[in-house]
Amino acid sequence: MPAPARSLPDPRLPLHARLRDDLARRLAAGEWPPETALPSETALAAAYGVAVNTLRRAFEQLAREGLVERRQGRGTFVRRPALRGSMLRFFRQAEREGGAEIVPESRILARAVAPLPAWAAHGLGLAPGLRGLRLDRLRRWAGSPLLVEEIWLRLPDFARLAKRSPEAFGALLYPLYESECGRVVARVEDEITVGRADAALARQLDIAAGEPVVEVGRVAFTADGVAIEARRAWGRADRFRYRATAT
Amino acid sequence: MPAPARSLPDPRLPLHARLRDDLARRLAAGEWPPETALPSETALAAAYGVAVNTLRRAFEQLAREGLVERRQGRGTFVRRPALRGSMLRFFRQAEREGGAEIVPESRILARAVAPLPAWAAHGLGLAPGLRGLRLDRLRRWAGSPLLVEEIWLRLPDFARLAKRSPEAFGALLYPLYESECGRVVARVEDEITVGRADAALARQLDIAAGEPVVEVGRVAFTADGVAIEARRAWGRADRFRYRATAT
DNA sequence: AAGTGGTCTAGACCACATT
DNA sequence: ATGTGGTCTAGACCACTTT
Repeated sequence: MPAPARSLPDPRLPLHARLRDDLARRLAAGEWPPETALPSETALAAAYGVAVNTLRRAFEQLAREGLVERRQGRGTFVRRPALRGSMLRFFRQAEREGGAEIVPESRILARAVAPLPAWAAHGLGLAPGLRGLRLDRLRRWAGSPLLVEEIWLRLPDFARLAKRSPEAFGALLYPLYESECGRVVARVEDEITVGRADAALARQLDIAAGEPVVEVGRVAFTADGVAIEARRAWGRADRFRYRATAT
Repeated sequence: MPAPARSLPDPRLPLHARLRDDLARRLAAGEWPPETALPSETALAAAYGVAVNTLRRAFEQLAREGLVERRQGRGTFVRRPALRGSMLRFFRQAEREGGAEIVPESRILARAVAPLPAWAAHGLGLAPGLRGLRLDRLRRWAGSPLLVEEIWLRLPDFARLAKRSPEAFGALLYPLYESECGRVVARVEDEITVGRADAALARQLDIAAGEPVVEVGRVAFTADGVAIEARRAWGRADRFRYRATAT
């Protein structure tokens, strides 16, 4: 077997796993734009100097992970890793209407660089007392408040967001993380509990104090497992709905 | 290739898919007890008259689905399809303590054969007005009420449960479905919402009327996609906690 | 030493999509 | 007609486990 055309990590791993890792790296580096076809199996296998079936195993793994999509007779295509982890999936109003995804309006209420609270430091895996970027956000739906969020971001990764005009944040944060700071959220972990609104939260959500609210605690990770965002979100409990399937 | 040793379904499917289906059928039929090793790759491949690699694809699929577990150097073992869909996964008190799973005590409060309510008929995919078996159940944890459940089962599948002594139901229903009625729950779909306790529910849960409660609506399916159970469960909202991961 | 699953190769043929 | 991915085969060698 001729020497591989590219350096591959950890030679103890099976060849197909190393191929998968290297292809994932090249995909993450943007070597092939989304929705375009990768080189064919035979071409890539020849470039790496491996058997076609070995490269196929790597492709199959990437397809299972959702990074690429295989289409018989056409090619293997890059998939944009559409995260199905929107905070809105927990609330009825945020669902499709007539097929299109509806995104509520967002407003940044406050922004500050400040010491991380204990829960955020813990979520980010940082020492308490280190500084982070705090965003307070209100999301509305058809004019009425839907979600209040307190978001803490790792610094200095997100330093550019500390300077950007709060009006120019747009409705969605994760695309902004990617375009402004080069950080792509690949996985989120959410923990849902039910509580009651105190006076301040009730005022923001336009409900009576003491009404039940759903709290979602979140930590968001990049593909290499680094926690970049810790978040707490509160929404009206009567708007909450979540569907779970277990096997 | 010699004729397969066993009849395989739908010849249009790829061979490895037909092998997977046939092996899944034999597993479901209990041909090999759980925790025992299946015949080796080479033996099974020879019995089916296919190449080892083709049989491997079927095994890999079954392993991904959790029906079998492959152990290098030892064999391929039957896994009991441990459903990770307990209603208790939504409530904190139901978690492990010192490593062991703790199951709350259960009591059947009422049982009746009666016309299905609309929501249960819809969940079971049956015409409203057909009769089902209703179970009302209370689950307690450390002496205090945790969950109230209204369960509707398809008839005549579960007719034997209409005669069994309510004291002899035990703490878990799904194993009973299997042992008494031959129905194995393979998948559940849950929908979680938040409401408030009316007087009757509050009394059963030992909380004040108007306190927030979490309602879980469930439909349970067998491996072949037949809905056999529709359920509504109510628990104290302050005991609710659910962790979700999205990618 | 023998048996198991895991990896890798090489090649034939098929199904699908585009030119 | 050509190129793509999908299936299937046959066999070599490796790593792990048990005897």
